[in-house]
Amino acid sequence: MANTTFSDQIPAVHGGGIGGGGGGFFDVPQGYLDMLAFQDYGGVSIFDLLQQPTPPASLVVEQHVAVPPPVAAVERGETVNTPTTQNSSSVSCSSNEGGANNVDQENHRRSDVVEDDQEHHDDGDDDEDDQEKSTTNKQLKPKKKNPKKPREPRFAFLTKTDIDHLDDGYRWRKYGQKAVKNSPYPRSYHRCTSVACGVKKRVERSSDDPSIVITTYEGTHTHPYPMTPRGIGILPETRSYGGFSTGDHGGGVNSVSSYLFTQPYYQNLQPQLPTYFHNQNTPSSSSLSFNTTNATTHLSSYSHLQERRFCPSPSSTLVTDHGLLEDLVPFQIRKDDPKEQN
DNA sequence: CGGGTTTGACCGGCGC
DNA sequence: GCGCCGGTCAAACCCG
Repeated sequence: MANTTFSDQIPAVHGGGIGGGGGGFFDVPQGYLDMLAFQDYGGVSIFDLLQQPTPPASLVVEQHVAVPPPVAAVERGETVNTPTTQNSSSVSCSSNEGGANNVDQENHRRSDVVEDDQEHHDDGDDDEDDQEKSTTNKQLKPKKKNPKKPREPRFAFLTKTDIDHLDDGYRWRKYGQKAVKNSPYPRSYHRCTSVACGVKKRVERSSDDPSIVITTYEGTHTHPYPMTPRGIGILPETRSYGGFSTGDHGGGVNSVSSYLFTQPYYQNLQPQLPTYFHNQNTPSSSSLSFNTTNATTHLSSYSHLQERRFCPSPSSTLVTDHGLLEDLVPFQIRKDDPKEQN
């Protein structure tokens, strides 16, 4: 139905739900965890969308699904309006807008990862760039190896929380912060601290609804799990993404906010949460799943998510996802999914 | 001392 | 061409 209008005008964004009081994008009840997963290939980003007073016509809620309340909120004892029908939230994503493009991006990322790695360990390794840097005294930055970088797939998650930095189990190093135009809240830039892992993360608050934190991931982790002993230590045996490790320095106990992918907590909180699964309308579509009905989470990490869910082969996606869908998604919801209808 | 944050400057893309 | 703006760098600083 209307769900199919996504890819036409806003190729990168699918669904989403900002409940936010009065005039959020979608009719997500206030107080719920609102999450949006999307992918941005350089088109419209969620940040762009958030600037708009009203949602684009093509940006529609595809599904309202049950998503557990932010762990952080629960931990803080916040009142999360958990209706009998579970939290209503929108979670969806698109994976590929074009296979070729994706290949490009992947190729680019490969080199980019190396570049990042070198950057992190330069001051001696990257002779060329280093010399150039030192001689020019920062007047000339290292040449970009790829003049035109295609953007890495991005996945953004909107979370209603007071905590600025939601911990996801990975260790991040903040490398920058910028004021965002038309927003009183700054945007912080983070990199995965793992060697050779070029995954980036941006964190900012929605200017429309300050209670919403927008976390945008870019890239794919090159390591399977959080590398930090802290993270490992608290990782549940399921491949849950996160836990309560404090990836960020300063996050500390306050960032008990593994709002995402903390499957065990979800299970504890809402053991019967339905799972949302959505196939996008592109051939190589992908899905974002919240499987709380068994010990396996498909969001063990977004890197896994990307590898296993967001970037599968078209056929495998359909097959696999459908299978999971059958297990996890209420029939009514699936019925509404255009993908399933096609 | 190592690792992370802060923050001002720089760079490049893009729109006008 | 110019200016704006997002993204990044890197020195200084902070903290355990």
